[in-house]
Amino acid sequence: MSGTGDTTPELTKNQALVLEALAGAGQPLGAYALLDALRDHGFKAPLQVYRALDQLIERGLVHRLESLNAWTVCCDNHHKETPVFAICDDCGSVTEHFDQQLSLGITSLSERSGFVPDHSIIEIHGHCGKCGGA
Amino acid sequence: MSGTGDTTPELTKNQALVLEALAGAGQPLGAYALLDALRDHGFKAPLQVYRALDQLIERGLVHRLESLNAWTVCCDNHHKETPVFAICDDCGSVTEHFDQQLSLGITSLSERSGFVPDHSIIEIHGHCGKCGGA
DNA sequence: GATGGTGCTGTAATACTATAACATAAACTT
DNA sequence: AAGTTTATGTTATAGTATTACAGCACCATC
Repeated sequence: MSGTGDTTPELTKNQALVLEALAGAGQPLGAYALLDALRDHGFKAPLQVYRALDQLIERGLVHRLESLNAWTVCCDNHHKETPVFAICDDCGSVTEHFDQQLSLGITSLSERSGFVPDHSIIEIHGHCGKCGGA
Repeated sequence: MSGTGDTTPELTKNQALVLEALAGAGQPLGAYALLDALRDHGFKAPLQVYRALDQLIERGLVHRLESLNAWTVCCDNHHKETPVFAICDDCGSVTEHFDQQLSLGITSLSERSGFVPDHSIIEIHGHCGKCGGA
């Protein structure tokens, strides 16, 4: 197995379960929603979820949506670039984007103000195409 | 009173107290920190704080920092523009900025993806000039 | 093959953050 | 004065996240 310079070990059982549950949901889930979804698989305490999420985030497989207290799978092959989320306040759908103008904006603003950025949060609330401008 | 086309009524007592406490702190405060700070003024329950914060946010006098679960006074005369926060993960200092490139980036990305933005959250975590690149 | 280190897991308890529900009071309208 | 709206007070509860401690598995090395 591996052998191609793969530096990422397998996911642990709990991490795999959480990732799978998130991917299957098709929308962001809160920690306690994940816990409920995984009770059948033996999950009993919030900490099991939080610990798995911590690892998954560290690997870039999962993102946290700060304004929703929820988590979602990374849409793509774990960029290091800053993800941008468009969150529909009507239907709850969330889409992930990567945008060079925004990434450059972060870099530029940081440089100008003598700040060293580590990671950034960009979340746009509004209405998706389906839900219209209402 | 007023008479200059002023559409904003006075702040209520609780709103004024919360705003004053936030302004005096010089850094973002959580709701329960505000509650503690205002016990001398008769505050007894979290709801008193949350209600005041809701109104202050609606007027643009206060912003919520989603990634800190904290609130801070708006640095300037209540822009309608999206505020950008630089948050030092070392010393906890937070600075507020307004950046046209980032604002345009939000607009542009939204248009391209058929999304109608309402309000956006931009929070940059990292290290401030004082705390260095460490 | 025993010893100790590291990391994942389980469990219980607790801390932190935010809202619901209901009652009271003040301010303004008619 | 009666009705409406808005702010307030208070209690209870819901929702989110972490601390603390114990057990177990894996792997290294002696």
